[in-house]
Amino acid sequence: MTGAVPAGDGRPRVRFAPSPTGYFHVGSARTALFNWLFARQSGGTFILRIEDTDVERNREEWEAGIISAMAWLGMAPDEGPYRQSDRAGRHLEAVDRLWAAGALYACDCTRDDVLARTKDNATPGYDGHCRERGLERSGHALRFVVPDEGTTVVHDIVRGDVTFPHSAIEDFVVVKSTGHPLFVLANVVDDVDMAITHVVRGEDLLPSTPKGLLLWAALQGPDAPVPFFAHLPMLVNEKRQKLSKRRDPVAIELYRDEGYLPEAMRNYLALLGWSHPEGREILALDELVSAFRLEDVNHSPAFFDVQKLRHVNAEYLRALPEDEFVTAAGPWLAQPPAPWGIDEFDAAVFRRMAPLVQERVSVLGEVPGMVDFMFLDEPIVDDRSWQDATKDSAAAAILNGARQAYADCEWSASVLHQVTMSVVEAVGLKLNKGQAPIRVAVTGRKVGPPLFESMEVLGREQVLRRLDAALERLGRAG
RNA sequence: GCCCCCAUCGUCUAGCGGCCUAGGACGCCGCCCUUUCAAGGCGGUAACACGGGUUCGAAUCCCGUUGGGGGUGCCA
Repeated sequence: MTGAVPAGDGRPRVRFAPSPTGYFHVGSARTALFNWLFARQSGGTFILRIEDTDVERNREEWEAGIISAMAWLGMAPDEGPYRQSDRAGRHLEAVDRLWAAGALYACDCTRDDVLARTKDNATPGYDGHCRERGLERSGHALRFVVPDEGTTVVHDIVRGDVTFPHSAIEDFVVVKSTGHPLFVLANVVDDVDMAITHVVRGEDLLPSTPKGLLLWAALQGPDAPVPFFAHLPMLVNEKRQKLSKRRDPVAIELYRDEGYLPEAMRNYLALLGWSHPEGREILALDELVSAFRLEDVNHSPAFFDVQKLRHVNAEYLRALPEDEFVTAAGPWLAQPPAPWGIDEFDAAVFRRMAPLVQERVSVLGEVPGMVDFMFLDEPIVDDRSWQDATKDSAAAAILNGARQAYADCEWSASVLHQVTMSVVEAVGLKLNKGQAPIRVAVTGRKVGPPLFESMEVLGREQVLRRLDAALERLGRAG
């Protein structure tokens, strides 16, 4: 990293510049995070700039979504949000200057015109047809005059120098025929005005970077300092294609609603394209901030692996103090999504079960399914579990034995454990297998929190009723 | 088509010329622990795309090939 003299006080200024055209994307979140991490570790400024110049596609709700998702992830901007649409005046001033300097020309070619003329050309793209036609500015698209010869080099922190031959860059459109400036121009003007020192963004923007640099030079002079660039590898799906808002589950909101913790999401995102020098993966925020290096970012695309995200989330969930776990689970215990009635839920009961649940869930959305039998009058009996647990001919004997033994034994997990052991051994089974009918009778499922602890919390009366119900069901079936 | 980027286990990655019979993590598979499931412990599975160079020595450097991806809008 040489030659860069950050503007102003020498502190880096970075920006995250999303366009509000959909849900907040995990790829955008990763880009925002790397910008944010870099700003935090360098004492820099993290700016949010909403690039809403495409009036057709952007919507205000998406903008609000970006801001709330960033807040959820703990990456509130130091400056902004600025709106690109508020800066139209500055963009137009830039157009005036470029026009006056002869850097632009008007063009009235349609896409089809251009295609028809250039379909046999070796180098595709616009052919410069209108360069010398002297069309008037108003009412026409404005194109930038790209030199025919030479190259533009992008100095990239993660990729090194990338050279683009001018011959491969067409005279690109900078202003629509409606007079509205396009992204490539607005983006550069804003970066100049906001004194951005480091442009950290997705690799998909790398091919348009030389255009930005050409504009930068035309606007600021050929020797003006330009920002550093850092183009981050794409996030891809299982088919190794750039994540798509249409096809792939990429909305941060989606993960939030499934019960991923923002800390876990942030931690996982940081691991996509970057890794800790010691190979550690579960990293606290301050560790992330101090260890992160833009120059250590990978070159190759990374698959967004929900399996691994789940694992990271489970680690964070288990590491939570019990109180915080209970608090975090709160939204998932309300109705909806929980299946029980509002007056059936007992916070004190959940609190007793919480430690047992905490080490068994990977996302908070799994919490209701772990404890629903505690709050429902009748457990939701899973058919598959029922079949498996009752196919052994000893099932009836076990349920009967348990029914009798539980009727008057001391009601504690340890005694229930002992008593159940005796019942099961009486029919010649080990506890691990013999407890299955009881578990399904009481909880409705084969898997769940530890049985005896659950029964202790549930209470004798409920457990006996459920055993009776199971016995009856068994009788009907047999 | 043209331009650009990329290439280590299925996945995320370590590796930046000798410490590599390639390390870690997720997943998967065993075993242990065990009241189911988890958690935990132990073990296992599995990769340097290919071909040329350079070098005493290459996963690491160079070239090519192949493969993948991105861009190529009066979208951002």
